[in-house]
Amino acid sequence: MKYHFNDIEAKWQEYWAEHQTFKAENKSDKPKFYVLDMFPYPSGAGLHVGHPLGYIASDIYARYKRHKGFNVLHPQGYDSFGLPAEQYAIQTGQHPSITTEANIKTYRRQLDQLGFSFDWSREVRTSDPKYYKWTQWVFIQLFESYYCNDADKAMPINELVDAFKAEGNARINAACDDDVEIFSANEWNAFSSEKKQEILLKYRLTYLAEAEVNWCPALGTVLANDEIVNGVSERGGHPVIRKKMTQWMMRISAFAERLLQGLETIDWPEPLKEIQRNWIGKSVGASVTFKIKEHDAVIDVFTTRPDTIFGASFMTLAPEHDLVNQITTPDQKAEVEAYVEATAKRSERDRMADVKTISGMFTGAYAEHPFTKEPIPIWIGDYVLAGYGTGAVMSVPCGDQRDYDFAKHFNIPIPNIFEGIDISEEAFADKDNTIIANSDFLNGLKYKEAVRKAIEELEKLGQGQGKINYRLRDAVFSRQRYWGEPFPVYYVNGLPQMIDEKHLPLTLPEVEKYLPTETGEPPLGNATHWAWDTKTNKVVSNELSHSASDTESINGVYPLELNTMPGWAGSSQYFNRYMDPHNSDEIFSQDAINYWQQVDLYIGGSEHATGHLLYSRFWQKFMFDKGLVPYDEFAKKLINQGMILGTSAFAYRLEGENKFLSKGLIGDKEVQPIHADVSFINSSDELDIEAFKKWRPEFKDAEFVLEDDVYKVGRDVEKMSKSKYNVVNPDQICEQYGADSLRLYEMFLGPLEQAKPWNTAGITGVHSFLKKLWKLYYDDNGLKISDTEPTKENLKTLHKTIKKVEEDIENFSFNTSVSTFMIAVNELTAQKCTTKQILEPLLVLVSPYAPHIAEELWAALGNQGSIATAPFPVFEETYLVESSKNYPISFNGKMRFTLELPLDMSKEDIEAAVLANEKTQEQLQGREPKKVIVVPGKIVNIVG
RNA sequence: GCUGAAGUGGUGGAAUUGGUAGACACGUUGGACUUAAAAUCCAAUGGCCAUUAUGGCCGUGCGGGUUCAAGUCCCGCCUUCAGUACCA
Repeated sequence: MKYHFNDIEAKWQEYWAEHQTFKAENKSDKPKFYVLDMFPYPSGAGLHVGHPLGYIASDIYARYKRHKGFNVLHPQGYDSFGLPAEQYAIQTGQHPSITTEANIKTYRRQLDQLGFSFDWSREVRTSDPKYYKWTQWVFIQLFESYYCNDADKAMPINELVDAFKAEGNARINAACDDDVEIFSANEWNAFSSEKKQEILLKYRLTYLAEAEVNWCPALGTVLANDEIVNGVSERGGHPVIRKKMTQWMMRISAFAERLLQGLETIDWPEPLKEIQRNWIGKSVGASVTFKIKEHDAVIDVFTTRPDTIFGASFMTLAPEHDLVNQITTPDQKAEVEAYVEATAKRSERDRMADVKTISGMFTGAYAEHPFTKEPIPIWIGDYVLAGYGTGAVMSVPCGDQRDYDFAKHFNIPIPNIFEGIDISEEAFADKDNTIIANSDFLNGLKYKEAVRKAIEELEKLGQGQGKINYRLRDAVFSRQRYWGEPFPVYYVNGLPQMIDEKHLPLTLPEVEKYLPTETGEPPLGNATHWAWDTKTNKVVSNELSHSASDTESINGVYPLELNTMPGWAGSSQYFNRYMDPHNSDEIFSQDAINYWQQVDLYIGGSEHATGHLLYSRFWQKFMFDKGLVPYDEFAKKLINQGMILGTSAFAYRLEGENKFLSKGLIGDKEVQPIHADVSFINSSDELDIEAFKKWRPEFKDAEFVLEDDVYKVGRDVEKMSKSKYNVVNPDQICEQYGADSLRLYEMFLGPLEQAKPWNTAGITGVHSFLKKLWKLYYDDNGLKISDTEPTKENLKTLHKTIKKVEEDIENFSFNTSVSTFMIAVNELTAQKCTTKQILEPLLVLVSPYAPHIAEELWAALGNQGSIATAPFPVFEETYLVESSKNYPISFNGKMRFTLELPLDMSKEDIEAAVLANEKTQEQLQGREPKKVIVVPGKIVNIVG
């Protein structure tokens, strides 16, 4: 019988679906294990062979854990809100839900054909109102909370209100906006309701703020910091400018320290933790207040080097700093304004690209040094960033290279405060190897003591204190898009009100156009029915309220929020929702969360380090503070799978001519490489010229210069992408070799965490392994399994395979166990093994990797039901224990010959046996050895 | 610049605590079976020198060191990839 993989795979996929083989129950006598993949965004292009790598790895692990007797939760779903479906809607007018639905169908078909053991009964989609009901719900919970720094956790906002009533806010230690005014209890109680709401908004964990945001004109929306790469948008690469807008924000900065500390408690890859640490960007130092001469205003700065305060010879403000206008003297005004304007015009990208040019302007104003009371000139300069710290620095040119360069450029004095250090060429930034000088009370102190002393003295003056600063900024949570979660928010007199939980979900309205309105409002501004009736608690026609810009209402009908939530909203709690996905009363039941607790293994790409993976940790900590989840980290272990790269092919066109040269003929001629679709290339890198011409009609008359009668292309490894024409479709691979071959090959390609190029040619190796495996069970006459007793060799092969495969899976080195299988099958074939006692457990070992063939042979051996529930074979050491071993005998570290010796001999006996051996004597030629080193079971080395 | 990871045949990659480097696979070459091809099977395959041989020498980015023994440990470099970038 032949190995008909297509039939076998279709048959078992159907069987699993029909029997719900992988459905997980929320209770079990078995221990639980939760294996999670990062759910995909269902794009129109479908899957390529690079996408399922992580899913295959997690599937192997999930199947392995089932064999090991665990109750495994292995769900899958779709992150189905997103830009591409919306862009398509803008172009075609088709509703994004239709596009999304179609794409999901394709994804599901492609995932199913790979034989994953997902529990599809728990599928979630972020764009499903039944799902985003709970995204909206979490948003409301965040709105109803503030962060208490004393308790170091999120607390109900009502408790804050009670505190305000009782004692005002002077002694409240909570995360809040910078511009909160101090008020007493009496003042609070006298405030109008609006005023109270405005104040509370400055404390809530999600809040509205007029903030400088990253506006992307081409996409018509704002972007979060992590959605900008090299100053352009991550999606599409469009320019991004700074703009002030009123936006929903997430007060993630309140959680900065816990997000940092939490990294120590989770088993995530070190590089990824490092990225998050950098992103959070903790620095310890001091805030210092400088008075401004002849002004009431003061400048607050943050510095990590308060010990160098006597070296401060000027101050620098970011050009965008609020004080610039106030303090600039009349005779400097024109120049300062020109400079500010010039800086504002430069895009983020220009500013980043050009960090060497030093520019700045003197404001004419002077600050006063807190200790010496000397005047310090105040400059503005674009090397100071508005977005970090306070947007102002005390410049210490002798201790900071940027300050040094600025001072040199503008001829500002550079006082030296380091004992015995030469600063004539560059600043001295090494804080550990110096003693402070010329610094009054800091003289003679080392870095650490000087910092402490400086802060102490600043505190005495009331002009500073120790401070920890974080780079992590609050996250913008509004997007000016259609295809996202609507905010459950309406506005009364311009102040946001939450829709009551029991009226969720607030579903997306229908709109005619998916573009912004003519007045520049987000796409939801096009909806005719987008107002909230507070009497009926229903969405009603806009006509019943005033226009969206009006804040008054008629008859209790108010305008609804026009922004939608960003992509990461829906992905920040999905892992918990899988535990109880159909619950319509709660986000998840306490029974479900207490049973599954947290993700035991999460597999996905490291590109989400500062996005999804950070935001999810933030939401989880919030949910933990609310008492809704038992752990404040959602994933115990995380693995980043490496990308599978494509191998692009290039045809070379002679510059300016319609003529292509085969790769070997280029020499030093000027050629332009043009991507050729990899499907036109055979395994010898030869191009199918006719197919190429048909595909690119502009070259249909081109001349192709051949070498050895063929046109050879050049190859290069790049990211697998449609635009590079190097995409390999898993559908084709499955059809030609089967899903089991694809699964094995993706694992065989190399270590899971490493990036590696795809090369379809290599798949024949694993495919022929599967055929050999099949032949172990079947020959031309049918099944050839017997009940004979296994031989010693049979048992040895089986048990060393069990040991290796078990170790490999536990260590996630799936690539080496594929080799182990190949060796085992070759050995068993050579041993002519037909014993059921060997071949049956072998199938369980193979089953996580190649589940279809394992099921088929398992059934052929007469087993009922799925192999998925069979126990993993138990490794027994006794079958591997040998009585003798070929010892390598080396002389002076150089291998000479091997000698078979019993393994249970003592060191002394081995030494005596080796020395008595005639080959040894031959080597020694009568000389006495200086030393004999014996490592039992390993090696014998004779030093002469 | 800073941080992190990694350098092993033509290629992807194996090598417990230092203990016979190159497992396994691709590719290549030769052979068998075929009218032929595909498929399958067998053999060879790190380099150099030998071939009367079960032979010799060199080999894990480079230069040193420790050790009877180093891909693995130590010191100093080089290169590549990834992340990050005026963070005060």
